[in-house]
Amino acid sequence: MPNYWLFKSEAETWSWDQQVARGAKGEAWNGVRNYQARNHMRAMKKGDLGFFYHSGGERRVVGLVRVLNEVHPDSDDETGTWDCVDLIAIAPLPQPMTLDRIKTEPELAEMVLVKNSRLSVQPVTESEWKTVCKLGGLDPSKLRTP
DNA sequence: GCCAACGTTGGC
DNA sequence: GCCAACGTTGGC
Repeated sequence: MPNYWLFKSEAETWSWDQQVARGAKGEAWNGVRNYQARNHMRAMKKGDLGFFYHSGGERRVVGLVRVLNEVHPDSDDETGTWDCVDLIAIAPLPQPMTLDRIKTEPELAEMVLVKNSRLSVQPVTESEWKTVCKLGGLDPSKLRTP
């Protein structure tokens, strides 16, 4: 059983399209400089699944990612404080779930995205995962995970 | 562009 | 160890 997460990025900084373009090589989720977010990444296991969320102008979940490599030092950090995981894009959400839509769904009222919008790497519960997938037009049981 | 929420820093 | 000041994030 994977655990579920949500990764936030401004499209101008690192977009879903760029993540997709990395293909099977994946990409390091570097640049996180927040302890809570870092600790969530430390808890991740290979094969865990996550939402890719565009913050800023778009404010919507645009796709699904998988943890390709577990936590390792952030190569951009010389202090040895910050870590990252490597992510691979696995599928777009057919109907991107906007923050507005998420906020209207009672089932999703407790999402960290709603409760603590500033946290850039967040845990997602299994029921939240399934709900967002389904409302986004994707059957979560059809996802193949290695 | 503004501002609320949150996290971090540093003086005491 | 407390808390005021400051910086950053992100929704609006």
